[in-house]
Amino acid sequence: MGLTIYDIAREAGVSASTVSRVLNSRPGIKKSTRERVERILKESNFSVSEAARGLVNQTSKMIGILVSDIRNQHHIEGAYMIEQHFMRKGYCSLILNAGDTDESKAEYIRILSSRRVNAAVLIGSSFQNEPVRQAIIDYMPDTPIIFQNGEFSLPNVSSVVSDEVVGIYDAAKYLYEQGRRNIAYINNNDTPSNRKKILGYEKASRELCFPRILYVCSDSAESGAEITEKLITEHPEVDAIIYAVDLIAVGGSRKLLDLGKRIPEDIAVIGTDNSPFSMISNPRLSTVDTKLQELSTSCSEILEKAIENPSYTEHVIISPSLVLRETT
Amino acid sequence: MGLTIYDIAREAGVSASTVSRVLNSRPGIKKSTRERVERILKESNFSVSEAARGLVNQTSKMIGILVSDIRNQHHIEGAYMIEQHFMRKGYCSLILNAGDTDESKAEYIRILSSRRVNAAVLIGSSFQNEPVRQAIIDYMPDTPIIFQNGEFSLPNVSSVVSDEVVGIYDAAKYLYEQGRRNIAYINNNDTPSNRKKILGYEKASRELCFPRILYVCSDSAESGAEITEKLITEHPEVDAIIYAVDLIAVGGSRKLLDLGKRIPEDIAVIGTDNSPFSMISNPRLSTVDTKLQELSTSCSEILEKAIENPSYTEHVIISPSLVLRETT
DNA sequence: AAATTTTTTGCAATCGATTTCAAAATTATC
DNA sequence: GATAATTTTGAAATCGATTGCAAAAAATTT
Repeated sequence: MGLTIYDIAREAGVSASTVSRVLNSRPGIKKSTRERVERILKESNFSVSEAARGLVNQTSKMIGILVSDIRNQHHIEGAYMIEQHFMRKGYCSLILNAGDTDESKAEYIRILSSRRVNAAVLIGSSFQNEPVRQAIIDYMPDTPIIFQNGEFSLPNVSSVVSDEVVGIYDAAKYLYEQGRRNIAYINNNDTPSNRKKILGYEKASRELCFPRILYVCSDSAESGAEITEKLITEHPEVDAIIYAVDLIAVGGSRKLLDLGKRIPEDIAVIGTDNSPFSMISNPRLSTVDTKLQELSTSCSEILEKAIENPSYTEHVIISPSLVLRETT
Repeated sequence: MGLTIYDIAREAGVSASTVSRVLNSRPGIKKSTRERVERILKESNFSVSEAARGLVNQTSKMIGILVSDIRNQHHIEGAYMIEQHFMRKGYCSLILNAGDTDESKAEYIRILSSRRVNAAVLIGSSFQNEPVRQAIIDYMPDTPIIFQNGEFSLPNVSSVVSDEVVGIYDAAKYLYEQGRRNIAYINNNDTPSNRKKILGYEKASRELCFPRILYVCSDSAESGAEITEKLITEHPEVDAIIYAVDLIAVGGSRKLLDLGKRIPEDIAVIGTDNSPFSMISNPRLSTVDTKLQELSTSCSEILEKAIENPSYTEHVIISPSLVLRETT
C-alpha cells in the first residue's frame, strides 16, 4: 500500500497533475494517456487518500451523526436513513455515541468540528441543552446542522420534529371516545420532547375532563413493568394507559397480563413511536406513530440543500398518527 | 471558522511549530509561552484539522466498522461496543452499511482504504465471500482487520466467532433430554454461519436418532409465522422447534399460539442470539446465547493489539450457552 | 564578564493530493 | 511549409498540520 499519485505518475511516464486529472475525470487529457493512466491505476490497486484530497479541497466528505445511544432502535433507524442517503452522494457518515451527559455531547460537537464534517445531524431531543448550544456557536457556527426531534434557534441549525403534543393528545382523545374515563399516562425521562408529551396529555385531560394520573418511568421494559404495577395498585380504577415509549409499554402490558388484567377489555394500552417490535409484541401494541421515516427523509433533504447553500435552513413539524392494533 | 495554527501563531507572536508543540503537549516549551498559546487557543475556539494532522502523521485515527445492515439490533450492538472502546482511545468510528451484495461489500473495503482507517471490523458472516476477500488483498493487505462471526485465512485478518455448531447442537440435545422426540429446525438465509447451525442440528439428529425436519425462512417475524404454519401443517407431530434467529422465533411462537398450540406444553421453542427482545417477548423466549458481549469485547482487545503491532493476529472461538426462559 | 551548557524557538521540508499558469505538442489555416 | 489556434502536459504553489535541525535566548560555570 501507500502508493501515491507520484508513484502512479512515474509508472505511467506522466506528471502527478495528469494522474490527478484522470482520477477526477477532468477534461483535456488525451484519450491514449487517460487510458494508460487508468490501466495503471487499476493494476496497482491505487486508492486516493481522502485526507489529502480533503485538505486541499477543504471538505471531508463526511456527515457527522450524533446519537445519544446507537443501540436505541429508534435512533439508529434515523441514522441509517441519513447514512444511506449521503453514501449515494459520496459522503461517509461518522455515527457517534454522544453519551449521556450534556458535556459529553458538547465534546462530540468539538470532535465533529476537528473532523471538518460537511454537516451534522443531532438525533434526539437530549441534545437540546446549553453546553451543546454553546459548542455549536463556538465550534461549528457555519456548518449546516439539523436537529431531528429538537430545536435551536441558530442561523445554521435546521430542525425536523414530530408534533408530540398532538400525538399524545390524539391518543387520549381516541381512548376517551372509546368510552375510557380513567386514562393514565406514563412518561419517560425529563427531556424537552417528553415534556411536550405531558402537555398533550394535560391538554386532553383539561378539554375532556378526565382526571390526571401521571407516572414517570425510566427507559426499559423492566421499569415499565414496575411502574405499571405501582400504578394499578394505587389507581385500580384505571382503564387505559398511554406510554411515552413503546418498549415501556411492552413491559407494562406484560405486567398487566401477569396481574390478570385483560387487554384491551379491562385496560387499553397505547405506546409511542411505532417501533419495530411494537408490531411483533404480544398482544400487538397500538401506538402513536411519530413518523420516523418521514422525519429522516425530510432531514436528509434539508441537509442536502444546506450543504449546497450554507445559509439555507428549514424547520419542519410532522404530524403523528395513531396506529391501532390489538391493545385498544 | 477555518482558523489554522498559523493564525494562532501570529496572534501569540510565536511560530507555528510552537503552537503545534503546545497542541501536542511536547516538552521544551517555556511555561509562559505555553500558557499564552493555550489561552489564545481556547479564546479563539481553535480546533485542529484532523485531516492535515492525519496526512503528516500517516494515520486517520479512525476505525472502519462494516455491517450489512446497521438496523439489525444484533449487529449494531457489536458496533456499539467497538465504537465505545476506541473512542476512549481517541479514534472515531466509521460505521457503514455495506449493503446486501458481495460487490457492494467489496466496494466498502475500498472506501475504508481511501479513508486510511487504522483498522477495520467486519460484523456478520455475510462478509465471508470472494469479492471481499479479494478487496482485502488488493486494498487493505496491511491494515489490521477483524471478522466478527466469520473468518478469512489472511495474514492481516483476525477473527472472533461463536461456535454455532455447538449452540444448535446443545439446544437440540436439551430438548431431547426433556423428552421431545420430534425436534424441527428452521434455518435462515444460506450463510456460512447458518450452514454451521444446520451442521449442529444434523449432528444432534444423528447422535440422538431423531428425524430431521428442516425448513428455511427469511429474516422477519412475518416469514417466521408463515413457515411455522407450513411446518405444523406438514408435520403435526412436531413437539419442539429451534429457530436460527430470535426474531423468526418470536414470529413463529406467535403463530403457534394463534393456532391454538400451548407453549411449551405442546411445543417447545428455542431461538438464537439472545436478542434484547427475546427477553421481553411474550412468552419470554428461550434462546441460544451467542455471547455478543464477549465477542465484541474480545474483538476490541484483539484489534487494539493489532494496531500496535500490525503482524499480530488471533483467532477466538466462543462457546454459546443456553438461556432457558418460558418457551421450554 | 566571558565562555560554556542548556533550554526555547523558528525555518524549512514533508505528508498526498489539486489547480493555476505557462510551456510544449499537436492540429488547423493560409 | 510557416504561422496561428488549439489541445495536452508539467512545474510549482497550496491546503494545515508535524518535526529534524540549527539558531537564538537563557541559565550556569569559570
